[in-house]
Amino acid sequence: MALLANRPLAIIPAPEAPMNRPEPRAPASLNNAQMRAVHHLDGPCLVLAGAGSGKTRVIVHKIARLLQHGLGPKQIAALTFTNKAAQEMRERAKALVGPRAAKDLAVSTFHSLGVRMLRADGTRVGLKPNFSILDSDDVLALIRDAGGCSDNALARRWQWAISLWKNQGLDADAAEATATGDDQRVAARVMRRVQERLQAYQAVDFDDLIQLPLLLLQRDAEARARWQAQFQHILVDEVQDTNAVQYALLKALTGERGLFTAVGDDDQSIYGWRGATIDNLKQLPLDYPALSVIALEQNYRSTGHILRAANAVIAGNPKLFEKKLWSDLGDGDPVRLIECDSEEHEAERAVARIQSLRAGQTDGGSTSGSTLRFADFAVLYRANHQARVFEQKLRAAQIPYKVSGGQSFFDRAEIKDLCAWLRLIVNNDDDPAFLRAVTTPKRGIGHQTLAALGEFAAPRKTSLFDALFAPSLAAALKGKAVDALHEFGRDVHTLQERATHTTGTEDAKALLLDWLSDIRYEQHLHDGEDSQKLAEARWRNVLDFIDWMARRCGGDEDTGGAAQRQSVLQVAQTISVIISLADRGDEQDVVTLSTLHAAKGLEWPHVMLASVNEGLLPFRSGDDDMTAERLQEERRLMYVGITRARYTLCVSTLKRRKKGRDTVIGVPSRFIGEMKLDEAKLQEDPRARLKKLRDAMAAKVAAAPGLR
DNA sequence: GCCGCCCGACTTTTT
DNA sequence: GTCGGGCGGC
Repeated sequence: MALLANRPLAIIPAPEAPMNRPEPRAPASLNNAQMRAVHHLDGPCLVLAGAGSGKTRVIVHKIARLLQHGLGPKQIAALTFTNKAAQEMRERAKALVGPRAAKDLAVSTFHSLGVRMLRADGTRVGLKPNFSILDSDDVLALIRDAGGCSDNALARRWQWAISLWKNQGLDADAAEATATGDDQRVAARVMRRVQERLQAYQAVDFDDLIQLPLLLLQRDAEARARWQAQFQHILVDEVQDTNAVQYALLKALTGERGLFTAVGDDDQSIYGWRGATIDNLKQLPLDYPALSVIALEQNYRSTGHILRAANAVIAGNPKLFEKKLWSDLGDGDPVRLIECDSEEHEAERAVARIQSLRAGQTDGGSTSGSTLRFADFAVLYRANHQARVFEQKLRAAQIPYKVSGGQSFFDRAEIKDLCAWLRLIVNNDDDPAFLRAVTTPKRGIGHQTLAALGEFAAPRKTSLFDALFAPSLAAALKGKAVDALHEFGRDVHTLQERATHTTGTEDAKALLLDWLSDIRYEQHLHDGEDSQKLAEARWRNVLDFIDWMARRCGGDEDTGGAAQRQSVLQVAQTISVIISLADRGDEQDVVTLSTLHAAKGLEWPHVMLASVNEGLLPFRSGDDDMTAERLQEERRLMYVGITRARYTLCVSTLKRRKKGRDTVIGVPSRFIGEMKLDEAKLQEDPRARLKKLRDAMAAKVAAAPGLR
C-alpha cells in the first residue's frame, strides 16, 4: 500500500527460479518429518525446524489438519512475534483452508493476543477496557519524568533494565530485591514509580501486554478456565525467541493438557540480548514429559556447499538437540571468499558482483541465458551503519536498493501526533497522549498552563482531561488558559462522538480529513519545518495514514483479516499494536541491504555477507569481554546469514576497517575458518592473484644477492 | 541562560 | 556521515 512506500520493505523473492536450475521449490507433498509433525494432534509437540525446512508450511498444514479433525477456527491460535509473520501465516492459511475458516483463526502476535485478552478481561487485573498502549517513546518520556531525569541516555538505560525485568516476569518489588549495585537499585525505584503512573494513566506498555494476561490467568480461575477452553490448540512460531513471560503465558494458556505445537530452531536464536531465552526450549521437555520432538532436517532452500558451510559453523556451538541440515539440491557453487582493502572496496566488489551475475556471468565463468532481478540479491551485515557505504556505491552504479530495518512509519513524529489524538479519544485518561495532543498543533497552551493543570489534577486524582471540566478549574488558572483548554476539550469530545458513529471507508476518510483541517494540521507541519519539501513529505505521510485508517474502517479484506466494518474509534483502539505490514503489491525489483537480524526468515538467491571481521562479527565493543554465550549467539547470527542464501554465497572480509575516526587492521572473523571452506575450490580474486605475483616477484628480488 | 560549535561515537529490534 | 551531548562564549 502507498502508506508504506517510503518504508523499507522486506522482499520475498519471486517464486520462479532465477537461474536455470531444475528444482521443484515446494514439493507437492509433505516429507516424512513434516507429516509426523502435522499429524501429531493429541499431545505437546516441538518441531525443530532448521533453516529453510518448511516450517510455515508445517504450521499451516497443521492448522488445516486440526480443522479437519473437528476443531473450530476460533479454537486454534497461531502466535508469532511480528505482524508481518502473522500476516504471512494468515495468507498461507487462507490459501490452504479457504477464506471463511481463515477469517476466524486466531492468528496473531503474542502482543495482539494480549490486547484481546485484556480488552475482554482487563478489569480483573485493574484495567479499564479502554486502556491505552504506550509505545517505547512514550514510555521513555514517562521514565524521564518519573525518574526526574533529563539525561536521555540514562533514561534509556533505565528503560532497558525495566524492560528486561518485565520480560523475566519480575515486578518492581522483585526487581528491587534482585538489583545489584546502585544503578540497578535506582532503576528499580524508577520502575516502581513508572508502574504507578501507568496504573494512574490506565495505560500499559508492550511488556505489560504479555505480563498482565499472564497475571490474569494465574490469579483468576474463571478466566483461566475460559481462555483454556477457548483455545483447543496453540501453535507458536519461532519459539526460540520467546522470553520467560511469553513462555509462562503459553503454559498458562495450554494448561495441563499441553495441546500445542511449538516450532522453532535453537540454532537461530539471536535475540538473547532482548530477553529471549533458550532456556525455554530446554525447559519444554521437562515441563511436558509427553513432548514429541520432531526435527525437520531437509532444507529446501540452499545448495550443498552453502549448507555444509552453515553446518560446519554451527557445529562450534553446543547442541541442545541433535540436528543436521541436508539438501538434495546438489552441490551448487562453492562459497566464495573475498578479501577487500576497505569498506569502499568491499562495496565496489559487491556492486561488481551484482552486475556480473546479472550479466549472466556465473561463478564458474560460464554464461547462462537468464537474467537475474535486482531483488535476487541481498547484502547482509552486522550493524545498520554499515549500510551507508553500500548505498553510496549502489547509487553510483544506478542500482535500486532498499535498506531494511529503518524507521517505522509509525515512529514518524507526524503519525505519532495523530495517534496521540486517537489514543486520547479512546481513553480520556491517557495523560501522555493528552499532553501531546493538547500541544500539537500549538493552541496557546504552553507548559505554564499544563504545569498548573497538572498541579490541579494531581491531588484530585483525576486525569488531566477530566480536570478540564472541573468547575473549580477556573479559579486555579488564568481565564485565557481555561478558555483554550475548554476549546480543546470540546474538540476532543466532538471527534470522539463522531468517531464512535462513523464506519465505512468513505465516511471515515471524510471525518478524519475534517478533523485535520479543524486542527489545522497541515499548517502546523509547514510551521514546524523550515524546508517546504520536508513538510510536504510529512503531509503525504499523514494522508497515507488517513487512507489506511479509513480502509480499516471499511473492513477491507487485504488489511489483515479485519473483515467487518469498524468504527473509527474501534480502529483507533487497535492502532498501537498494528505496526505496519509490507504490502505485497508494491514489491519492487531492488537489491536488499539488511542487518543479519532483520534478514532472519528471509531468503535470496544470491547473498553477500559483508565485513565478516573479528570485532564486527562476532561483535565486540571496546571494554566488554566476550562470554561463551555471547560468542554462541554471534555464531548463530553467522549461521542465520549463511542460510539465507539459495544459490550463491559470497563472504567478504576487510583488510583494513574503519573504527570511529581511525582505521585499524582487519582480522578475518573466526567464523570464516569455521566454515571449513575447501580452499582448493576457492575462486581467487583477480587482484589477489596479481598481488601474489607481485609478492613472489618481491621475494625473488629480496632473495637475489647484489640487487639491493 | 541560551545558542552554537565541536568532538566523539557509532550492535542487533519487535511490539 | 550524522546525531547528540557538552562546553564555551555571548
